[in-house]
Amino acid sequence: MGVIDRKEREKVEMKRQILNAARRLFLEQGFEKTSIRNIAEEIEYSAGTIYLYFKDKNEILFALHVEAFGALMLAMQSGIMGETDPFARLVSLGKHYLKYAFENPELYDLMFVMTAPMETLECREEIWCDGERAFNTLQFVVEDCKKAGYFEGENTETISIMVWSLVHGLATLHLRRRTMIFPEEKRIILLEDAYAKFTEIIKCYKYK
Amino acid sequence: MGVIDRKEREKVEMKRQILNAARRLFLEQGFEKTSIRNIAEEIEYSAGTIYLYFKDKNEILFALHVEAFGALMLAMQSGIMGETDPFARLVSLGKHYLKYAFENPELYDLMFVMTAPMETLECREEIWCDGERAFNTLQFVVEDCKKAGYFEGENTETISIMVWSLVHGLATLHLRRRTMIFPEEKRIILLEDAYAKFTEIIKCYKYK
DNA sequence: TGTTTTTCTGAACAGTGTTCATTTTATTTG
DNA sequence: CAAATAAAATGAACACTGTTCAGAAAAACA
Repeated sequence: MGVIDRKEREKVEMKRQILNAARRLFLEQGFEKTSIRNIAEEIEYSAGTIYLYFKDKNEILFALHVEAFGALMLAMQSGIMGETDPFARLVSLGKHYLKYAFENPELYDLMFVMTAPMETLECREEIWCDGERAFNTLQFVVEDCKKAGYFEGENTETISIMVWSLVHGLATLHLRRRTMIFPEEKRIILLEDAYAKFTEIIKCYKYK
Repeated sequence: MGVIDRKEREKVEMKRQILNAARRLFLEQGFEKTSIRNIAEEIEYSAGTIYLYFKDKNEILFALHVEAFGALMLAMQSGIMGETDPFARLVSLGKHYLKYAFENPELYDLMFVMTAPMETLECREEIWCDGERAFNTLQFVVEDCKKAGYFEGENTETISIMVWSLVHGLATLHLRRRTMIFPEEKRIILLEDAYAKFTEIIKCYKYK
């Protein structure tokens, strides 16, 4: 019976269409201002139909969040591959992470700030494996730094959380408009300076 | 005419009542799940009445955000006053900031993550002076550290942004549930360890 | 007291996420 | 091919949301 196979393909195709419309609208007008009815209208179906393919709105957001992690992982990989020295890799990793955050503010928000995707995970009683994978990438790079003599005797997890928190802090202060205490044209520069100084400081720490 | 004086007092009193009810409900059931009608019901007025005292919902959130900054400033002051050594002051300042964030998650969110208060500022074309004051407090402490030989030759603003971003990153990763990749009972400890390691690292930097 | 001003209400508007009986479309069976 | 069954899509309805505003109620003034 090729029919159920085709039906399966059609189901997947429809999900794709919904997600594409959702992504388009979200990036155009933000998450707040995009409703299920908007998405339905975009693909020329009724609002109720969406619920035949996604349990609720959070599940759509979750699917987009997974998608966005794919792009971030690529950005991080290219950050690592661009350098050979372990510490230079760590610096580059953070730079690419920040670049992704600033170039994709809505998606970064979805991945690391909004609670919607986490709520989907919690009610499914699942693990946030996308976040885990990204964090493990960081941990591997920190581990390599240790092998090269940096962070001697330090706990990899602790150092990794420290680095993650710093770049996440820089990103979210800006994305959630808290850098408005600085002149507009200097904001990004100040954040980049802070990151540069941070990496410089933790690099020197190897000499205790 | 004592009447307009009394009317003025009554207006202020009513605003207080609205804010008290709003704060109570927000802390009880979160910002998302608290509506204008809920607040009105709590103080036994109709929903329309709220709009005679506040322009919109954002303005209520903004008022609470200002209030919350009062408490944070007190916490930060007590962090500074508890120590005499400049660097110990910086460490203690960050600790008290984190303590405030973890003990008042909803309020911290309102102050540093939610966009609502910033939207009020933007449409009033005002400056975020609460944020500025808090940041200046940090800058003063960093400046004192410099006078004591730490961060030699470094830019005060850059160092301050770095410190702020780190503690803000630690706070928000946790408050927005991104620490769920770690075992529940270890989360706070991991964050505190990361902060402790960070302060240790930046302390040693004075020896270049 | 009657008139004016202020305060408050409650209905209405346009929107939200979500559900579900009903209709439309597609597939399988006789 | 026609009838019976199964799947998919609809659109009205529900219970909300923030916000506005004409009209009713209360307070102040003359």
